Amino acid sequence: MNPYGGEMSGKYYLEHDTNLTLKDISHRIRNYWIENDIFSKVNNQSRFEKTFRFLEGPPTANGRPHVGHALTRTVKDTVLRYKNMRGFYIDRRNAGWDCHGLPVELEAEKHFGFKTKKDIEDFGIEKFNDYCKTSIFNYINEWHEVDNLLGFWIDQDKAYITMTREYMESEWWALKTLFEKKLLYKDFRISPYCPRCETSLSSHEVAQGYKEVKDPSIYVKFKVGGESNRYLLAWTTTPWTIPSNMFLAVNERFTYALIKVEGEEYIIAKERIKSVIQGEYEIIGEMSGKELIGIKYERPVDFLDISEDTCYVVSGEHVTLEDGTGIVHTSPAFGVDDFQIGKLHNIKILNPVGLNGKFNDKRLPWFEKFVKDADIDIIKYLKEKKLLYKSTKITHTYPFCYRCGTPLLYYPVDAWFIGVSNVRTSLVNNNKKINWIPDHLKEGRFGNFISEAKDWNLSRNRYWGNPLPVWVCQNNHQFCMGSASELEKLYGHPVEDLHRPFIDEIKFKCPECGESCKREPFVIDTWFDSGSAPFAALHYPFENNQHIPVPVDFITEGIDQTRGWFYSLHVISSLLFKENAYNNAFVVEFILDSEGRKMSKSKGNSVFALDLINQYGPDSSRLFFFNGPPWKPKPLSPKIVQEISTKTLGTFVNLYSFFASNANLDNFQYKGLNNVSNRIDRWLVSVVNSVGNKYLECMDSYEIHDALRHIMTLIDLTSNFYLRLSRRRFWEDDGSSESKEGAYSAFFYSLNEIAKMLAPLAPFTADYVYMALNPKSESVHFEQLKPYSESLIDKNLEREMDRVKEILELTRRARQNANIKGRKPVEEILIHCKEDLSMTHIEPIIDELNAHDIKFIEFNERPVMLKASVNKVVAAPILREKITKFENYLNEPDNLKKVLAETNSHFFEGIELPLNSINITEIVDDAFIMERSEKESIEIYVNKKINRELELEGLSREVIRRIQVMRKEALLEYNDEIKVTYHGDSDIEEAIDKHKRKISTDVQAKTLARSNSIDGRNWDIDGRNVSIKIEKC
RNA sequence: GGGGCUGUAGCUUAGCAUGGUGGAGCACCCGGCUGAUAACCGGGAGGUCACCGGUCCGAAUCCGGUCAGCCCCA
Repeated sequence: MNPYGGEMSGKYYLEHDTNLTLKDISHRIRNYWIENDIFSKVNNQSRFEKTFRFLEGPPTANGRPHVGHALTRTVKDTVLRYKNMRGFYIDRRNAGWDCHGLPVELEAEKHFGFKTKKDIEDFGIEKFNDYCKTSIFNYINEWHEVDNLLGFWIDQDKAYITMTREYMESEWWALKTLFEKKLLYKDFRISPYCPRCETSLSSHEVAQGYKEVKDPSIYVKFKVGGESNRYLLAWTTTPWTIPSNMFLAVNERFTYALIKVEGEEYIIAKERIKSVIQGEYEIIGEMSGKELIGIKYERPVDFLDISEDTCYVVSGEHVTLEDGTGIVHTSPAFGVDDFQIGKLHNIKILNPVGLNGKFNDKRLPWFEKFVKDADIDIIKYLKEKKLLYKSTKITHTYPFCYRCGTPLLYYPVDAWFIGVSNVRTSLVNNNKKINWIPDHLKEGRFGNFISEAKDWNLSRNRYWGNPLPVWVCQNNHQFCMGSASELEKLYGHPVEDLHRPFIDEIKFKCPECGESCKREPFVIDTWFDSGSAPFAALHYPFENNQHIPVPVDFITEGIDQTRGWFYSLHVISSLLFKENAYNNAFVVEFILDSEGRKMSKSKGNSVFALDLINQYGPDSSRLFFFNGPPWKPKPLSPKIVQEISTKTLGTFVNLYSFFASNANLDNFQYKGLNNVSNRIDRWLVSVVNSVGNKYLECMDSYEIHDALRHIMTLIDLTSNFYLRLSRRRFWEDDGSSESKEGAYSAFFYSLNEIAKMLAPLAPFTADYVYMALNPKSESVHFEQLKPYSESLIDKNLEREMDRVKEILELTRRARQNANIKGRKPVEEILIHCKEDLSMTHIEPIIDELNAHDIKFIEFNERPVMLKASVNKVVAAPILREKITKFENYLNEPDNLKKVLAETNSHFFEGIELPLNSINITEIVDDAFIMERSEKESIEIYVNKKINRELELEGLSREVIRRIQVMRKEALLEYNDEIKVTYHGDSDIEEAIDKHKRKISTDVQAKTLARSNSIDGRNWDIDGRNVSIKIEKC
């Protein structure tokens, strides 16, 4: 017995308190769930035979959850609840928290006011990491609260945490596996590097930080050796690299020109002259790129010593004609191509920039200046030395550190890489097994990305992360630890904490040469942490190693994770297990602010998850996310949240409320679909089943928003068609009738199924109604969603009801055009319909039509007159003076009939006339007003003559309605009896008199008496006055 | 420079794979109904289906191009 069945109050169905808001309902249901441990009971039902494997993408709880998090959590929860209802046990339904990484360190730096790595080291790595460790859970309570309020059923007690020893150890296992396959290796390379965080970044981190910026664009003159007036013209956007220039690169295939400009001679690619040179110039020579190679030149900035074999023109395939001069300034320390050239020519690289991004050579005038800030000084310096041809600005995109916003430098560093580029084919093949939602990501964004995957720079020169478990001796013997015990064995002591700085202390004798082995001083990219979740969360392979932990069935995250988590999962799983990490990837877009702008901290337009849920309640928020596909960006609009909530949840609860109050009065209790023989009841059952199957289809293919639309359709049809036409049947007096039971059970059935379909999407409201409908049920979330029964679907009946609906609508329209209220009965309505319809079919709408007589008529029975008029343009030239006579002829009904029967041509006094010489029109009989539906081929004719009898009947219904309003205002119960006294104009008194019995029954009046006392309420009914008084008996 | 997505009424959207007179809801105006009542029904107004071109008897839908917005890559 649940607390929402009505028996507590002595009634079988809970009487819904209309003052209760949706938010109140969610509070009550939530408490009930928690008190009765419903979540764990639901997910551990013995009936489950199948398993659905989930994996939670771990957030870092050092910030507040915002609406985007609410969105993904809603998607997760909806899918998992649905799978439960479809008979699946959900495996790995536990939370996860991402702990390490630069973002956490940055928060910590901010907290302590640190600016550099030196600050951290002076402070102490241990203390610093301690702070990181606690700060990552700063907002954990708010995350828990959001999950709890939103109804996200996930096991928080068994959350995986990426900084635990077990988790980190599993990653070590993975790294060792890769190391042994030579897929983890060390290299000295130019890497994107953040001089503020003093660490290099991986390509997918760099990808997140491109910004459009204005940078200097300068053309520098490099004096050709031994010439006084001849220069090689090179272009660069990084003036700060000029002091470390070592070569100039040209493309051998291009043609270069020697030109004379204002008395000086420049060498430049011929094709680039027009774009670069302003004003007059003269071409005085031409040469190929090949001929330039080897030409010595003088450095424009020469404060620094440089190895001998430099400062000449070299060949470079990377040189293009798209911009610049076709001659590329080359500084091997600061560019990938430049570095290659340096390597090729085997020189010692000149690098005057420290790891903090500042010049570190005292001989430079810009010593200790941040390189980007030195740009302007260097330009000035070149200008003074007259070595600058031109200086402008260029707008282009440049990578910045995605966390701290500092411009990245391309910088030569030692780094450890994962050889992703070697396994592209396997990445592509495994991607084929993934169902992407939406599907364009498969071949589009994600597919493109993996097909050109670069090696993954795994190492970070930072503190708070899983340390790279590689030890190296001075003879470069490398050892990668695959477990903590492996390390302990070599070390000879237990290792308590795998984090820095403790691990840095550990040294051991090289097993190969006996020298001391030291750990490589890196921590690993935190994306490797989260990407390892499929196995590391299980402490695989140390535990849970009966089968490989991939693929999981379902993950979902935001679009920004395409290059993040979706990618790292895919890469790691492909490398380690040769499998895809996940079978279904559901990718959602961002929630925008109400004006459609991206939410961001800096704009201050972010909405936090709590704000949304507290304002609208969980179910309304959840439905909002499925208003349209979640993979389209959505502005967060209060109006839309409200709209979808009232239309769906409001109407649904309202339907229940109506059901319960009437069912209780009639002592109805649902015992299966009994006596459902009435057309409209059968129709409702049929619609529930047809829509139900569409719903299942959509949910199965993750088209959750379409599933929601189907639910809304069902709610709308139940409310605005079924109930509107059926409610009188629930009020009829003979509560025992079979028809009434049929109505109740069909109605119950619809509500019950809607509750089930709604359960994954709006779990609180659905459970409230479901438990109220089924006092013995513990929760809707135990229920099963099975394919709906074809035998209960009657497509013909559904189509027929469409036409019946059309008839009703046409009648209403006709009444309006004739200015006859719906409450006023009409004499007759004639219906002409091409389809086979009869009185039995329109049974459900007969009351609503409100006519004394309703007839179906054939085509030729329609109350229309055909009128023919002469089309004079055609007929006059043929008939000439007989035209008037012909017109008169047509006015005779008998003649007209004859003429209309002619199918090929017309004849008049022996003259043949083409068919189009007569225009035929239909004129509706004056007594009727006609409406026609083209779609259903229906015409209806409403007799608009109102006689006194109809008039009085109409008035009596007006009186009934007035009395009902008064009953309601007096807060009377449905079955309270009343005494009515009235006094009014003679028409009204006559109407009441004549329809006394009907009025008394409808308003539950024991007496209905005329009285001259005027202390009643005065009403104006179409200009007539009446005063009515009611008293409770 | 390359790629992806989106563009339908003031707003939220359906229709588009398979071409056949663009449907809803909200908001607005008029009328009606109502013992479900912050709901509902009928009507009205509101659309060069982003633009241009092509295929076709016929294009919101298919093809090509353009523009705008968002995102990604380099």
